[in-house]
Amino acid sequence: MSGDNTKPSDSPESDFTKQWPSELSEYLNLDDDQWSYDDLDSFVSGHVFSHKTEANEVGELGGSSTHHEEFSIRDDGNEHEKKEVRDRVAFKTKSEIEIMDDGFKWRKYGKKMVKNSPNPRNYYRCSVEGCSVKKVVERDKDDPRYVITTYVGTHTHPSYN
DNA sequence: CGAGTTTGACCCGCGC
DNA sequence: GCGCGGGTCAAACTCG
Ligand SMILES: [Zn+2]
Repeated sequence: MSGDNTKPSDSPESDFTKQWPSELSEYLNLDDDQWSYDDLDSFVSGHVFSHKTEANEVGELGGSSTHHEEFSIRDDGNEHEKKEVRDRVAFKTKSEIEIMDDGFKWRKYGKKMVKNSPNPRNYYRCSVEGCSVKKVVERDKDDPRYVITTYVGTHTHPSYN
């Protein structure tokens, strides 16, 4: 335990900032299920949201988050938690790669082709047990150079950043 | 060896 | 009642 690998300023924490170009990140408007792409363009043009997020990743980035708190514990013999207790946060980031790490470990669990779009949709899930946060990454159909990342759920564990 | 990733198949809800 | 779509899980493979 003596100093054998002491790294004073070589921590990976700096990676976090350099991985997410704030100037290249934009705010995406998520309205239940319908987003106005045209309107969105105008929004991101001069509309930045100062929303507080559950995670410390967004920082000054803006994000549309929809929090639905609904708890209906039904012990009738059916454990089908389908309530909208998942917060959906959509982000539009300008990047050619979508495998950026946001401080959490994600495990891909599905890839699907989006109809009317030549780009596939990737489904990711938090690797932490007990954490059922989902992440969906998809390329913009109108702007392939942009990537839309949608976070669903809330982490039940502290980020390993 | 383990975890993560890959692709296909399966499942369920909803629409008509 | 059946079909379709979207979404999810699982097995297998790969990489470190
Ligand atoms: Zn998590």
